[in-house]
Amino acid sequence: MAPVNANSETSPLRGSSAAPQGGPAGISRLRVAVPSVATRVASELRLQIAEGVLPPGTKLKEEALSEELGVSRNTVREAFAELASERLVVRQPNRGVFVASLEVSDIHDVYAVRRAIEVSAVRGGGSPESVAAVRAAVEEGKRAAAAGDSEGLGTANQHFHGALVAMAGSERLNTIMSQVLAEMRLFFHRAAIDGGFYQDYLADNEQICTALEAGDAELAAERLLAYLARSEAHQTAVHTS
Amino acid sequence: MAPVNANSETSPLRGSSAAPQGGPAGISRLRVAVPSVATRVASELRLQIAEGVLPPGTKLKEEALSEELGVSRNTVREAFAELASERLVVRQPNRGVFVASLEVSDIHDVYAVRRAIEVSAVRGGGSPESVAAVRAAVEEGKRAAAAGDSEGLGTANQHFHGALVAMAGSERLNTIMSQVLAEMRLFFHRAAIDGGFYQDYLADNEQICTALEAGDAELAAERLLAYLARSEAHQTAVHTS
DNA sequence: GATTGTTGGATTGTTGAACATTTTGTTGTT
DNA sequence: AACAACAAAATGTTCAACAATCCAACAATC
Repeated sequence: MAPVNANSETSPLRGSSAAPQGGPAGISRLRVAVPSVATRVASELRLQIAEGVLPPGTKLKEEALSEELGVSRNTVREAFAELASERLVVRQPNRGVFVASLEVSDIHDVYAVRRAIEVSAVRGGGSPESVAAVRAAVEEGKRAAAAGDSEGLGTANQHFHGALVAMAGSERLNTIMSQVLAEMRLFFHRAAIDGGFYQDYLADNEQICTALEAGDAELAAERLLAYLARSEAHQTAVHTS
Repeated sequence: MAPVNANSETSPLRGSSAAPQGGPAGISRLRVAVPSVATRVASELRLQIAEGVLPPGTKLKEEALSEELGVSRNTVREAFAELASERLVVRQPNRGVFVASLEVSDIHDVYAVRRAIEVSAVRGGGSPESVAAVRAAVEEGKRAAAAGDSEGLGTANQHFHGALVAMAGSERLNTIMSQVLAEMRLFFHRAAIDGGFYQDYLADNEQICTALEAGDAELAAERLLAYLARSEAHQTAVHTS
């Protein structure tokens, strides 16, 4: 099912990798924290969930995954714990873990979080560099739109909102935001269908960004709130059909 | 070290517990999800961390804990994963897990989260019942103050701020807040020393609550922001001595 | 015929032991 | 004192087993 690696014998997910980092000549000075096998399994699953390979509601069986990925059942279990803490999968005791499927109520809930942290970050103003990052995300979106890259438009939009939160300079807010964005990818598949959808966003982002560059954080926050309200309404509409 | 259970033979942390839930007479209608052993281990550790039995920086050895609690090493490991996702412990690859110790920068970070979600929740206004819950927390604090219960004063304050966030009616915001509060307990031990510390809080909470009851969410948010600023300054001062 | 046991297989929860890898402390040498 | 080699301890991961739970199919009952 999951096109990870053909042979589970020498799967690159396995821990005991060969070459010690640094190559033949140079010695790696900085400590490169090699992610654990469990972490890599979690990343792999996270990717497949985000890409829709594993659609919401899919049951993830421990044994099947463990042989498919060439890792032990316990390791799969640890990966599940990581994903469960991010709400990407749901654990039903003695039943198994399932790819999270968001209800309509979850949409409102997620937007409540976004309203809280995005608006707060924007209201704070942020450093010139952080605002520049926001601008960069806006331009990224424009380029994608010009190229007709609907996919890239979506990721640019996520970069934009991530950059907004980054303005607060808070590590915790950043991780919360990235988790929320990951959750949103769960039901973006359906929403990404209609074409002119992102077009409006581009204009919104531009306006929010100019307000920030003008130093008017309050105006930017206002526009952001309006955007979020419309976005939530749109998502709700799409998912109540 | 950890006063959990004397004999690891019949430790109540073990999975195969005896009595099926519901007691002799009544039948439990709702599905009572019996927490797994790993979850219970995590709860136990969470408690000991919150109470200061395991002070910040303490190294948690897998094998020691596993025999101490009468569970397997793998189970301890799962509990660690849960606590790590809550930032209560920090995992250093190949080194072990340690009870998180917050730096001064973390204080600012935590307050950034609080500013975001508490203020957002308060600005939303909230239902009459949720405001009533806030009032209840205020009264709880008054009673604790009257009884000279410094401990109870602290928990009442946490209930107050939890109730503020609960006004938003968002499951996700609630869990974020409870995790933040758990983090704060990590460095509240030192701060709880000075006596008149909580006295000011009481007045603040009262004023925020009355503003909410009067329907003036904006005023409440303003007062809350002021409170958070002072609280952060206080905590920072205490932890830079 | 629909509801209520019963049974067996499949899956998860947990354990215990093993081994590889990394870290760390120690020892011995220069 | 600095340094390399080595031994001990702890973690990361695997594996195999068993208990507990769930589920679907089937049998039994009214």
